[in-house]
Amino acid sequence: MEYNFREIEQKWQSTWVKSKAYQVKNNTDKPKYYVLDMFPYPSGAGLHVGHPLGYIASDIVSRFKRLKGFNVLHPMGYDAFGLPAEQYAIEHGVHPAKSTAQNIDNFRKQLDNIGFCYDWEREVRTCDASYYKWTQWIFLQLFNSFYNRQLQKAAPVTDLIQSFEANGNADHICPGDNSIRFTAAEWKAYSEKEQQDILMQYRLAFCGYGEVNWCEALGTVLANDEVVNGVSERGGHPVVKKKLRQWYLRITEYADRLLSGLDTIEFSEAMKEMQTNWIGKSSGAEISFELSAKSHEQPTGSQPAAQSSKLIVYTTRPDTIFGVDFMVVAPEHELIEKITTPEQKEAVDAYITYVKSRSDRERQAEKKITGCFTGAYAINPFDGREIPVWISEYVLAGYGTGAIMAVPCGDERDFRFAQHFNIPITNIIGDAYDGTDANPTKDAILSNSGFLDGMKMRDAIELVINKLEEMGIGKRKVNYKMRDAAFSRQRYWGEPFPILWRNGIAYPLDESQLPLELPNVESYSPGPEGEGPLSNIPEWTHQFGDKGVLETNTMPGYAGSSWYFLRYMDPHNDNTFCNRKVSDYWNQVDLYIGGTEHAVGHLLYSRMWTKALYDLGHIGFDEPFRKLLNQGMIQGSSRFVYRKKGTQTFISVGLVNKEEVDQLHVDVNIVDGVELDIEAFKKWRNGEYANAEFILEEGKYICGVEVEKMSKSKFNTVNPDTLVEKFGADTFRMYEMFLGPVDQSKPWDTKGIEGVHRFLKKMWRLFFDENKGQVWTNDAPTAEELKVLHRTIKKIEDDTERFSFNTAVSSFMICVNELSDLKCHKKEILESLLILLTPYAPHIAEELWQQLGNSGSILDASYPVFNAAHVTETSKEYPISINGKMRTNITIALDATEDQVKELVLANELVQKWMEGKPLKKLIFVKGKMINIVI
RNA sequence: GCCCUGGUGGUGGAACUGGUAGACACGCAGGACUUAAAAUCCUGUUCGCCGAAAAAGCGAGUGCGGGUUCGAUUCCCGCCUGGGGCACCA
Repeated sequence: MEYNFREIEQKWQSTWVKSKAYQVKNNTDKPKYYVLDMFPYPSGAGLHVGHPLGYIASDIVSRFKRLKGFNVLHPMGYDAFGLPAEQYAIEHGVHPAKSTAQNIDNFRKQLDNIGFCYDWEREVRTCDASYYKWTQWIFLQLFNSFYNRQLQKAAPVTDLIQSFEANGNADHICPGDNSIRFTAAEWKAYSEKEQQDILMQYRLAFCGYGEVNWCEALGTVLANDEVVNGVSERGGHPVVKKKLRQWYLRITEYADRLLSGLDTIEFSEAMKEMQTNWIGKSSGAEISFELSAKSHEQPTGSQPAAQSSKLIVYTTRPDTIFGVDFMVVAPEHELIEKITTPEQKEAVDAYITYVKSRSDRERQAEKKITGCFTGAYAINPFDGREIPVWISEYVLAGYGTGAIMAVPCGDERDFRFAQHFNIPITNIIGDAYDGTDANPTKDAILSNSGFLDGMKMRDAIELVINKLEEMGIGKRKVNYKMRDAAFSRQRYWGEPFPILWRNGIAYPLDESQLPLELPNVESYSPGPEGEGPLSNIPEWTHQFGDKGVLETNTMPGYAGSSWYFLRYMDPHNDNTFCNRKVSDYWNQVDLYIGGTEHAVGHLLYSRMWTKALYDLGHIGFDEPFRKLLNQGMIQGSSRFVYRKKGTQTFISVGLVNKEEVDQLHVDVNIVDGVELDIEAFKKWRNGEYANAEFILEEGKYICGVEVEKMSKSKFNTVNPDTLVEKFGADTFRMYEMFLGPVDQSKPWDTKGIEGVHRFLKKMWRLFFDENKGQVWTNDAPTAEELKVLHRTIKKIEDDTERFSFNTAVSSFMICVNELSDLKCHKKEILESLLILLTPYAPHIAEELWQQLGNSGSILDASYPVFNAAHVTETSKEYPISINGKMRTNITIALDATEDQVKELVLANELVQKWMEGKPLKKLIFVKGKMINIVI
């Protein structure tokens, strides 16, 4: 009886479906464990061997935890809304709903091949109305909430209104525009529109105006990478910066909690670092500078407002205030118009026109030093110096106050700017500044710095801030790089916003009106003026009659994926997004597996949504993912053939002269290792190379090799279906794991898969012989056999627990090799081994389990318990080193005392030889490890 | 430029808290079984030296150069290099 993996795998896969083996219940006494794969987007390209890596790892952990007695939630579903599907639809004339459904079917078939233990009854698709009903519902929760900074949590807008009615907005500074101030009486006197406009500035999901790339000719908004040199990538039409109405999430209010929350979760340092950098918290001071009399020489007519005659800058280094040699404001700064002197007006206008002509991309690509003097001066509050105010594009309007105080001796950019425009540089750090480079140190001693002279810079920071606050011209200030997240797309294939517009006011739909369904239409061309395609469907937008017109933007891809892990817990609930008792049971995702590409997108948004839902009392935890495991990328190992220029002659790699050939990618699937299958090559690409001739090395055509990203265009993708067909799912699963540490990137090489396949066959032969049939017996195991088993139990358990799947596979091989050497065919040993193997190779394990005469499924067996008694040794073959060099081995009883060891070792002939009669200086004896003789 | 990661045989990798570097595989070479092939099994396989060969032995060796230690792939300092991320954030 031989190992017929095709039959076995098919049999058990259908048996497990019939017996609902993977169905997960929400109510059990067992402890829970939640393993989740990152939500896949079902693209039309299908899976290559890189995709299932994480799925196999999570599947192993799920099955392992189940055997360990946990109730394991391990679901799968589809992040199905999004741009690519719509793009595909426009280009191929297939409705996105249809192409998405097809892609999902295909995806599912490929997954099923590999034998995953997903509970498919819990599948979710973000594009199903039954799912996005709750995405819309959560959006309404965010819309109806604000961030109460006093309580550091989200709270209902109704609380805010109460507070406004009692105290105006004194208790709640407006996050959208902190200059907004009103009293209770003023609030009550506002019109509904005025009130709603103010509330919008507080809401966690809000509508505002933001700059986008608008292309009039195409009638659409373009992403940054669709704009090249100020024109559209497709068609070359002009693109302008335009302020358009957009929805946003006020994620900036959560910046501090997103930061501190990182301490409570197990993400890799790299991942935490990326999020920390993205949030970009910095603390410093806002300082208000008076503008000098000179700057009041205004062009006739406009009188500067009292407030705007001050320049407010943000700095993290208030200690350097005596080193300020100039000010720089962003080109968009509102003060420019007011402070520019008549003499400079022309130059400033020209400069601003120039800046406006440049795209973000250009600004970032060529870091030219550009700028223009406004003619105005600010006054240093401490020494009264007049400081020229410049404009430059290196200062960003969106960060801090859009204005900086420039300290060229301490800041590289300020230094280069000063040099470029010949602005004199004040040195406030003595020898620490060498005149050729700025020095950003905080440890230098200050000089030329008035009352700060002689102080260490680090210590001066606090002192200056306190002084500024005392004088009423500055205040402590924390800033973040992170911006509020744009939450609308001018697209069709996404969740519609449950919002009605009437008289310029956004009215939320009532919960009972959800889901607001996406209309099924044939055309998705963009609407006018940056509106989404939905604006072309008046019968949809006006379906609520007098109540208002529906919002025509749709939500972005990350809306549905920000909360999907909650829906899996309670996927069919029509009354709520997820029953609270159920989410209390499943709680956080214990293990989340996916790539690093979502470091600052999905992983930040879902953390924010979780915190908001927690604040509002809908769930009981405020971090979604307790532990994150990043799988490495599987790279492609490309193969090349070399065609002599202008011919159909292909030269084997060893004979190639680089100048005379074109290097061409060849499909890795027609190459065995590095040897090209010439016949297959002639048939490849519909016979394009049918007439090719070859110059061979030793009768073989050898291909060139390079490690690259795995992609169709490089012909280096390998389809898992092919491998499963050839070797079986169990082999495929184990080989993916055997390749190397799951979190490291490594190139794929199909060649090695045979080793894993051989291992499974070898294990099979412990049970069945091709000729003799059954060879397993009920004999009692020997001590030696038990030792092999229990060593393996310990190793596999430890390795699986710490996600070291590659070493676990090795340990299985070692175990089977040793049992084969021992000719061990004993049921008692083999049965335990099968349970250990179940998470890795479930089909063969189940088949042999049944063959051994067990009635229940091995999926529910209980994990073997390690017994140290079976592996204890009485003696050890110690490595003996002389001066750290290993010279020989001596077997010594483990309970020997140090004196006994010393005596034994020194008496050894080889040791004597190496000691060359020199006296023993020291003997290092590490019990159970090694012995080192120092002479 | 900054941050994170890695660098070990022909290849993928192992060595978990400093203690016999190269486990386990792939590949390669030789052999057994077979009319033959497949499958399977056995032996060898870091490099160099010594040797006709085998055995044994010696020396070097974990990107490079230093250091700490009885002992370093592992810890420290300085470089080189592959991959990923961020990039005018004041």
